[in-house]
Amino acid sequence: MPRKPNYDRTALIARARDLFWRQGWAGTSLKDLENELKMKPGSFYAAFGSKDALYELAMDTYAADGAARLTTLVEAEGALRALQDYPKLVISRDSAPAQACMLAKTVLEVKPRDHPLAARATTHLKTMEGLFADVFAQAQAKDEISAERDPTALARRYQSDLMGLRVSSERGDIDARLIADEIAQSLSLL
Amino acid sequence: MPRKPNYDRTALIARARDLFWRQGWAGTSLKDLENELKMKPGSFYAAFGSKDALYELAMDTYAADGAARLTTLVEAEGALRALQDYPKLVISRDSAPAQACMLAKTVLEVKPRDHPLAARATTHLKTMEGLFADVFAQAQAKDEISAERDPTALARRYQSDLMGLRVSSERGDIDARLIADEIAQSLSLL
DNA sequence: GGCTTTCTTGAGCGATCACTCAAGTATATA
DNA sequence: TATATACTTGAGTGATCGCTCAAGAAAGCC
Repeated sequence: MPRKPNYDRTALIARARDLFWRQGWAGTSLKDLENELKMKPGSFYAAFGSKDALYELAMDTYAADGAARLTTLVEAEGALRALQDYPKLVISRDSAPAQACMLAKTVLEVKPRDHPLAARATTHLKTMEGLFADVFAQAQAKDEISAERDPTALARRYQSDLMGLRVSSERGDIDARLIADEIAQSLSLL
Repeated sequence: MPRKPNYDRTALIARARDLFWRQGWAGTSLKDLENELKMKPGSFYAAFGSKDALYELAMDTYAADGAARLTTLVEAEGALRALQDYPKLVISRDSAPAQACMLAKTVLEVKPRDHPLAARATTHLKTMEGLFADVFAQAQAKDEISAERDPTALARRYQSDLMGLRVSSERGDIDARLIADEIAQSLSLL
């Protein structure tokens, strides 16, 4: 009996994600979203409830995509090789709305206000850290990396370096690929 | 003939710097600044011209302080040791308004809008990178680090890792000092 | 004490913020 | 085709944004 919405919800969330990713939370106004999603305020609030609710959806898809990309890479070229290539891959997608990590940007912008979105971003980062640790453990199982090292510690440092790389890449005044190479090279010495 | 202002301009800029550092550019409203600096709008604009102008002053003192802190450390304990201790030092000041670097936060928040403050933040980062390179060169001169490496490349990677460390520290769900240790340890292997 | 010059005050400007809601429109069922 | 049930529209809400400016208060010079 009802009437179906004439939009693709998943596609809208992806568009919103790119906008939020680029411009940040406060930097993206409802007017921006209305323009980007071609929705009037009424439809917007009927569909998503609030700006924050949509941001959360956007961040969730961002995190899921990142994890999927890493997993694919591991399956394609193995654990160590994937860890070495992932940094360069991440800063080389020039179609990306931003070089820096959306989760990191969210934490930095929104944590001082004790906004719930900061906690959710942190959770996603923790999940990703766990994934990195798994891949390090895989590399150790194949003797590509010394078994002496704690995979969790390796993952923590790796994720930290990755975030630094991506912020550096955002600067635009340096060639971040050189840093990505250094990170990859460091992994060979473990 | 005139009347002197009854405030300490330098102290006001420092207070504003801490507020901006913590809350970001968009996250700090004029009402926030009026409360923090105990100034009415009229005085504020007479003294600083605009919110952006004050942000610029705040960022300049932030950058100068950071450079001074590194220089002091190098004089106190030598080049390599200073580079090793600086990361831990930077994330251990719990009186600091934020763990993350104000320059990095500024770039991330404001670059997508092509705001002039982003360019200035980048310039400060470049200056700091140069300072790091000098210290690496000093360490090489004392044979603490292999002379084969390019000090500029070392500085770039070091600064990138530092920014990652400081974002990680901002998360609050991990012990960033462990990452700082790892960074310090990596420098011993150069 | 006058006079000049600057600083301080605070009401209020237009613009924009996230968001609401009543009215209109389209679609699936009966 | 009639009715019920969404979805869409867009004017408009109060709050807050960065900022202005006229009026008043204080301090240095004569």
